[in-house]
Amino acid sequence: MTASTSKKGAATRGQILDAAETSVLEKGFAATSIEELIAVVGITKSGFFYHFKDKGELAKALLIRYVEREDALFDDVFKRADDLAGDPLHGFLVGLKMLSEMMADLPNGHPGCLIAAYCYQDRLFDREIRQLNTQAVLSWRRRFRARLDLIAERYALCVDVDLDDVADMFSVIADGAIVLSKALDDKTALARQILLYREYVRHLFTEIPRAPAA
Amino acid sequence: MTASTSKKGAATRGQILDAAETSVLEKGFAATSIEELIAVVGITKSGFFYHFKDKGELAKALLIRYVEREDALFDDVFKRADDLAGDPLHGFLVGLKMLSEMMADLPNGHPGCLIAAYCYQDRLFDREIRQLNTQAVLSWRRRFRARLDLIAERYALCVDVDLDDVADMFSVIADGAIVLSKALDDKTALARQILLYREYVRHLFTEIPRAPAA
DNA sequence: TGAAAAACTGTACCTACGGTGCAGTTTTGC
DNA sequence: GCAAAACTGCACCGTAGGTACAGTTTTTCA
Repeated sequence: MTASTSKKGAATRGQILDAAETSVLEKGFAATSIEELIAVVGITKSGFFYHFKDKGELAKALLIRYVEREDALFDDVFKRADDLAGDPLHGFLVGLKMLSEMMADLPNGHPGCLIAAYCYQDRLFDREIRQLNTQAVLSWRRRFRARLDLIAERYALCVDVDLDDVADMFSVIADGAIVLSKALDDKTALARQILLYREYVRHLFTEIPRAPAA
Repeated sequence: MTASTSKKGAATRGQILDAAETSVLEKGFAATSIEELIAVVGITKSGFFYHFKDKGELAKALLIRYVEREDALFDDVFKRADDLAGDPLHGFLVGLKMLSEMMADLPNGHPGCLIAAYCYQDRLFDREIRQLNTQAVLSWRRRFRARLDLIAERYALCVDVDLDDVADMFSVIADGAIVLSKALDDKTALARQILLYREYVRHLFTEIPRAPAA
């Protein structure tokens, strides 16, 4: 799409996106003024419209970048966790622990989830952006569901639950805990809630272990 | 404050708040224009400013009304649940089931949580509104914590968890599931996630029931 | 190194909206 | 029927998104 071909162009575009993401998560999309963004980045209005044909293009680029980064983060964390574990359940639990620690280490707390922000302003966006939002959440469901299925091959579920719901629950906990941490101004809430989810997953699968794994 | 003394005044004020709440949950506060609200209600701009001295007063009134209604809902549901149950754990589980069913019965799904919406736009609001937000979340923590303490008098916790975290987890699940249901356009997600929380609470307390009180 | 492409700047202008102020009018409750 | 409450009407300001387009500087690459 609007692929900046030069290094400088890409850098400026990135700066605009950085400023926009911060502002959108603090004030919402509508209150994020282009004038404010160009002041932060140090360009003119014309410069902004060179990179994004309108505010909608900015919103779309913001979301795409956000989802790509989150996906890369999950890929990285669970790959590292599996290298440490071997067993799918153990690997998942280690990955959740790592995520929790990463969230605890954010000096200013989690800046917010763009998906959640967009959901609460979805009438501002066109169908394409809303579909991107939906697809992102579905891709996380599939990611976690695949992992839960792997676990379920070796461990019996001790409660009758829908694994899609358990997979979704990670997104639910993450988004909800971000709201909690913002409302209470408590940077530790997200990390702790992820650990509760971790405990829940452990409980679901460890009650009746089928195979003799440590 | 801006207490409407006549019935008509209170009705108009309520209509403004209704329209504003719908719009804020769909588009965000900044994108909710006063012009749009007065068009829906059928008054003039002067009429609006008779009821609210500025947009900030509207935001505050909106939040206060929302929190009062949620509190009243929780009071009602858990009172009815306790009348059916007797035991604090059983009462809590019945109440969660009732909440889940109420959420499942909303024809258009849950319209959204104003607390969460405000969190994602908190730079738009003054300190007073942000404090109201914080206090609302804390009051729900206290409400659920008190219930969990009651339960813990009769049942042993089978996992070492902080009961404040478990109390917060309800708000977390609710807010997160509302985001999920909006993102997926799935009206049933909230009800199902509340049931997962219910299962988790049951698991926390039913593993090692204690015979007499300590 | 030089020309083309990319990355901007500057200016001018339009519309919508939040917000203010205030004088005048209708409606409601007692 | 009278005072207070609940509005209407109008005029005006500043900010912001957005459009259009011509001109200028910087970067890339052959």
